[in-house]
Amino acid sequence: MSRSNPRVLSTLESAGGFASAQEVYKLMQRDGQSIGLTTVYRSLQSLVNEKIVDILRREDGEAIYRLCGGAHHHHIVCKSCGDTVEIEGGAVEKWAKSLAAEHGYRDVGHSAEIFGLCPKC
Amino acid sequence: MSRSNPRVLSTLESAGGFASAQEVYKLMQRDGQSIGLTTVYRSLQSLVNEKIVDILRREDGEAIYRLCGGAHHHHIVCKSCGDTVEIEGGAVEKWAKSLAAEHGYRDVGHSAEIFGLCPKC
DNA sequence: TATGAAAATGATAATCATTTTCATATATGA
DNA sequence: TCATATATGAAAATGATTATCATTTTCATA
Repeated sequence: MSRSNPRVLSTLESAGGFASAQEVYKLMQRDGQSIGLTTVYRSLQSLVNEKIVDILRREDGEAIYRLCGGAHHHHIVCKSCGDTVEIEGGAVEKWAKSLAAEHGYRDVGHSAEIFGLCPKC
Repeated sequence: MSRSNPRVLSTLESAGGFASAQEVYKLMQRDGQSIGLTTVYRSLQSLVNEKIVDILRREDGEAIYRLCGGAHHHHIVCKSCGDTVEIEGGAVEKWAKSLAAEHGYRDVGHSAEIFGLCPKC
């Protein structure tokens, strides 16, 4: 298998822990770092496998990779400018857990994102 | 603008109210109906604008169109066999709405899915 | 130090959903 | 009938993602 390129992770971090593969690639280029697009994709995929980042989808279907640092949390993402607010998900955690139990599901995870237009847009 | 081709809607219906544009297109072809892929996309988009169907994403990013008859709902998906349970999301709706308002976001939507292992797996 | 296997890299091409373009057909209405 | 708007769809364009494959790097060991 392939291990993830550490510069990809640190770029994702400096991007606020929230970016698409294409964005990470462009950021690294702009930064003078030499890297191939392929490697960016592969590294991000590895990070997903290692559960260091998770993957979700923008409205247009583009994959965005999110650094899932310490506590589990969620986001409100602006559809227009991409601005992101981290939020706590206490209510959602309980919701997911209880519903999963009710239907006999084990080993449960969940995703929950809110999309909208931020105050500036 | 363009109005939606009624055969597209009825195909989506007969597909169980849940299909991608490509699938609708193939279904219509198989059915002997002559239609262009462009028209399928356009019609589905119109139906989305008219809020007769809504759009969500498969894991691979492909758009799937859902005939939104009754209420907005969510899913519990089995990581192993893909089995899906439809669930109500009352708690999540409130959560999303109140948090979005708190941060000044407008025109808000959300996604929320639960993943786990179903009783059989 | 030399060697070679395994992993990593990245340019390029392939894939696939979706959108755009543009020319044609069809309906509508004066 | 003529004129104008709308619908249609083939074909090309776009853009993200993945597959190929030759090359380079890493690293343990002879």
